[in-house]
Amino acid sequence: MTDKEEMNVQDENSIIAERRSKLAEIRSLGHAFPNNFTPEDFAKKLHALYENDEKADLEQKNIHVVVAGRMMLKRVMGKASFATIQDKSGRIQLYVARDNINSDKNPELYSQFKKWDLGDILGAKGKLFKTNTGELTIEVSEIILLTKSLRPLPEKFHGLSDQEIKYRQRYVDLIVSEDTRETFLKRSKIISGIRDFMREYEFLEVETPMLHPIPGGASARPFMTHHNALDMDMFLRIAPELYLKRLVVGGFDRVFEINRNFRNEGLSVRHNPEFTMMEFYAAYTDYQWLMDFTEECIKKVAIDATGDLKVTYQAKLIDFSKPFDRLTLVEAILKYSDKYKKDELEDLASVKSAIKKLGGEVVEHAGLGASQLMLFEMVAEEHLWNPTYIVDYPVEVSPLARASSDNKEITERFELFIAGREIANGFSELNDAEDQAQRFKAQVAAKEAGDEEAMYYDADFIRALEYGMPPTGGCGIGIDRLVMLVTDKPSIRDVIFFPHMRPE
RNA sequence: GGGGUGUUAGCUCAGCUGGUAGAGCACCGGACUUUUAAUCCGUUGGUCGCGCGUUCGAUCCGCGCACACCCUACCA
Repeated sequence: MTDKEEMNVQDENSIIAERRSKLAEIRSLGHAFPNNFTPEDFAKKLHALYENDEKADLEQKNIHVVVAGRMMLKRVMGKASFATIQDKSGRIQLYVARDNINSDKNPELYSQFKKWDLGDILGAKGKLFKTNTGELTIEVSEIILLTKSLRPLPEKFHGLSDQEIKYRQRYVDLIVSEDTRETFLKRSKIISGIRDFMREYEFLEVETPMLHPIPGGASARPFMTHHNALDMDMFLRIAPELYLKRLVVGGFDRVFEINRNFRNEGLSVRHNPEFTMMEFYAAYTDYQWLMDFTEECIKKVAIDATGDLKVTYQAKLIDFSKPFDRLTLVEAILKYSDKYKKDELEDLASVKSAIKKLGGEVVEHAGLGASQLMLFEMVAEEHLWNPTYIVDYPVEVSPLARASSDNKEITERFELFIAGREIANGFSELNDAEDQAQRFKAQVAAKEAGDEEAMYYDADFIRALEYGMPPTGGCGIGIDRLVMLVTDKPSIRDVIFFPHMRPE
């Protein structure tokens, strides 16, 4: 017996045993899993069309419908019953009376129906009517059990509250939680909205490799795998950046990709080992253009998901309606902490001592920029609640970004923060092949010095740049985190169907 | 990786400063042809996450382990 079979056996209980024996009886009567029933009507639409009709009017209209769905509620009252079924769109009530469904062909149908369980999937045909209390209901004339459910559903009123089961058995969560269904419908709507938006701006949707011979495009630890036929190690991609830029070299001026990245790092409410990112590149633009564009895109997402630019996240308001703030690292530090003077923040030794005072670990070889960044993360980042762009990232932590024309120590780079977390990262791309080669060499040196997240030297990417990449702006947006914000979810696991979990 | 909290019936939850457990829903049997988490009557269901220890006795105390959630670290 395999582990899985063993798990199933341990899982068995009297309720499942009871249902298995019901299924056995159904099998003995003929086809237990018929597949020749097709619904023509759906709960939500029926409610929309007929909810407001008076009882008598509805009766006169004589509307016959065909529905199918999972039985969520059942009230048997002797020779007649009410049942509520749930289809993809919502719920609708059935009125099932013995004398309406039993026939010469099957005089036992109603007594069979009485044995059907919550969770069973059934199909029904009948006429719409209003009950005495005014609920739109189908007076069933034909009913059929399409799929026997062997496992009992969670409690019909409280639903599923065990987070672990919600994540591990998302199918159950989706059956019983309207809120979960709503969240994932919104996620889907957001992503197709983003696609529409990108197409409007003439971006081409592309797909680049998920298996990389050299991991690149971000500072992160990769997952490793092996290609047998080629007998070579490969890496699940940590970012699509270097491939997308190759496409810009090739002449596709505007490209975007919405797909998974994989990073072999810790899990948290904001981190899943595989997460969805949109990266996009636009030739002949720079980081200023990207900030305007990204802002517009994110405002559209807020509208698509909530219908509003003022969004409540974890009981606090996020205001997308105003132009997003733009601050340099130093400005952000000064804004959120009154402990420092501007001059101090321009001095390496005093920035490092400020970090030490806050209990941070000072990195020996870190320059002014990297140290400012560290201080920023310690005192300012979590306070960036409303959308805020932070600009002027140091060259030493931005190996793929174009250096500022005015100051060689900083890059034309921004990160967007909302609700204290990083949502997007973009920059004017470094298109000087010789500079890029130097930066890769510096990364390789850092890797040899023990920085596991430093980048590899990608010779083919340098070769591509040597053919010439036009001046280009590029940006990545963390889709899962964005979805969290506009669906008001505290954990990334709430917006990923099957979040990574330890095996049971 | 470090810290905190949790794990009791299929589900939602009580309970016990140590004497081997209860409710509601679901299930099973019965009554009921307009119910609304239907109602009413009667049942069934648990090695109280796993292991070790302390104890006459552990669901409860201690230690370890597993898994989850939160915080923290790395990062998006």
